[in-house]
Amino acid sequence: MEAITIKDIARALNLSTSTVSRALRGSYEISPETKRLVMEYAERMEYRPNPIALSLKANRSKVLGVIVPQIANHFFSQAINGIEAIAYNRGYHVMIMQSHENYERELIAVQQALVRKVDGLLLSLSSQTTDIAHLQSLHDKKFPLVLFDRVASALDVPKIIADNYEGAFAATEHLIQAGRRRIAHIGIATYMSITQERLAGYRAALEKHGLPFDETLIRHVGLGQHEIDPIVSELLSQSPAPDAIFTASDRLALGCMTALRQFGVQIPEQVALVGFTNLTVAHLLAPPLTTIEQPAQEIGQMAAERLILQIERPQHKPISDIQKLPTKLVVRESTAGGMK
Amino acid sequence: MEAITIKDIARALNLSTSTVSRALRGSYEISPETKRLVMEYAERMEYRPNPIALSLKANRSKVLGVIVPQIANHFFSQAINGIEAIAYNRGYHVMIMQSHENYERELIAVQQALVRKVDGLLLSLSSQTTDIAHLQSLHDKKFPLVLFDRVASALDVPKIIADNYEGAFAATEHLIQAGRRRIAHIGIATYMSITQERLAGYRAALEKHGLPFDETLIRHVGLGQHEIDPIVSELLSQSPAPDAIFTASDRLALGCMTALRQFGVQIPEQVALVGFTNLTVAHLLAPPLTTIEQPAQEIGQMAAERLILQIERPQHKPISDIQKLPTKLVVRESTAGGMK
DNA sequence: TTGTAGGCGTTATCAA
DNA sequence: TTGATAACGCCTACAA
Repeated sequence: MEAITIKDIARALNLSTSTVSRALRGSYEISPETKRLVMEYAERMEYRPNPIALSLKANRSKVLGVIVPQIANHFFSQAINGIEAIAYNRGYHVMIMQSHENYERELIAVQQALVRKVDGLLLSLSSQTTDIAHLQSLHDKKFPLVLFDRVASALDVPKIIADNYEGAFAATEHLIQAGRRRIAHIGIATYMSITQERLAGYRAALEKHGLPFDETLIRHVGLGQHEIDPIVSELLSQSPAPDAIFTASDRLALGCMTALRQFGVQIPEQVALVGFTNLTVAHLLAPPLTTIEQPAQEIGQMAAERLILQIERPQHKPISDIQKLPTKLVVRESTAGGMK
Repeated sequence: MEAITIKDIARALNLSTSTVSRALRGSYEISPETKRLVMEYAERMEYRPNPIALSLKANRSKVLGVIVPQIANHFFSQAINGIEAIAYNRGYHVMIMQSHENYERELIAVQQALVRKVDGLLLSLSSQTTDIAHLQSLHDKKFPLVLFDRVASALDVPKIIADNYEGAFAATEHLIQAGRRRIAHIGIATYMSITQERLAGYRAALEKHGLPFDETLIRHVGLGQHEIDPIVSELLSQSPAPDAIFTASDRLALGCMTALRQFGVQIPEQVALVGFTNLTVAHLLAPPLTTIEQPAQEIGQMAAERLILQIERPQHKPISDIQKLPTKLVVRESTAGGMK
């Protein structure tokens, strides 16, 4: 509403708009006297440059686009937190969009981001995204793009991820060292980078310890929450039944926990549980669930830093364009103050 | 990147930009022939109007600003979800900003939203916000503004909230009907609307059932997570000790649960727990915790609808400008499949 | 039915 | 040191 513009200032001080503009930006070719005058008046009138006009002129916006599968997810909301923190003190704003795990909507979001002239894009792939042509073409046009968490290895852009392989390895090894021998693994959509990385870590740990990789112990579920009961039941019906389950997400882990309890299985006496996690609540509840915690916020920060670097120094190309941030194995024994 | 503009189309078809502009918007004063020509070409070249230019021209943006204390919070991320859903199919985009529970940053966010020419603002107050002059002045300028969840009653703008009073009443009554007599209440920052509403509901339920309102059973904590242990310990040291705790948030409830377990108190045999909640995880874990669940997503949806209404029909003023959405009491017995 | 001109707020170029 | 002018992409009187 009736925001004051450069024009207003110029009129009020009997100057031209160009002089005012220059004065405000501290150009050296303006007399100190005029400068002071303009500055003071601008200050007094609470002048704020119109970023929309600036965007139109400069074709950039000081805005970073962020596209995530969903906001209502602890991992992503924390990542966004990290992104925002960095963006904020580097003078950028953040425009957040959701793909809702849907390829079409991811496309639309990318379009919108472009059309709104974001200076760069931070993106975590929707679970339905297999075709990455839309991102490839961005990259071909040298548009600043950074992927995080769910990435596409085929795309030669900076990627920031949790060290899923290492985390899964640690989780599995933890179970093995606790004496478990038949460790089931429940993952999510197979074609996602995180799924594959975690599966690989699981497999490598088995190999290292001379345990067989048994296909029948591997399951994958979609994002629908209650496919989990039948899967757990199925696994339990094997003989010998698994003595541990390593799940690729906290939701799955919690789902397993509920299922196991329903089936009257003791955790961890009969079946031990380890889950990748995004949820800090697990801490509070201290259930007999060991988790691999992902540095969500740090991932967001790194990604934002990397993107801003790319925006501000387009030529600069680091040696490695994939950064893996360490996960943390947090062990919670059932005895540890938690559920009695 | 070389986006195509009206000018390009005009040049290519040997028309003036105004003709192209009119053709694209389907103006009736353009020959069908020309229209078709322009449309087809635009289609083929994937012309997209530049929203920034449009914003500059029209002084509006088809963007709704959303300011929440934090995104990394289940309640708010779900609310945003609801907002986005409505905005999306009404042709609006959403610009999300965080106040980080900080008054100054709330101010900045509001400024930014204005300066970016959002068409309206959805806001949930930061916990540090007591002075609402910045919002009052917006409203005075007839700027479309809707508050949700954490509102300021002094502000005569539409407000969408959970029925905190009713929910707290139900929670307390539930405890009373379960035979509890000394029900403690732990709330958050006293000056927040939600705190007061919940306290009032608690108090009313006590009154209805002829129980005394005992100041010594009331506690308030900030948002720092681990102020909770001493408070619980304090409450327990009373004699007689409380036989139930009603907390104003799920974090507090979970914190209490942990604290109680540490002190070796049986839940709910010795102390029953009820918490207001934002967390769906509670479901999965099925702890002996009864919750008052808030319709976060619906609150977001209603708020967005209300805001769009206000934007598109500025004169329209509904009779009641505060909408309370019902909460849901979800009872989880300790025996119910949960923690053994 | 179509074109010309001006303006939204800002900056860059060129001239004075 | 300052000012006039044009341009970013679009829309809309007003003219033709």
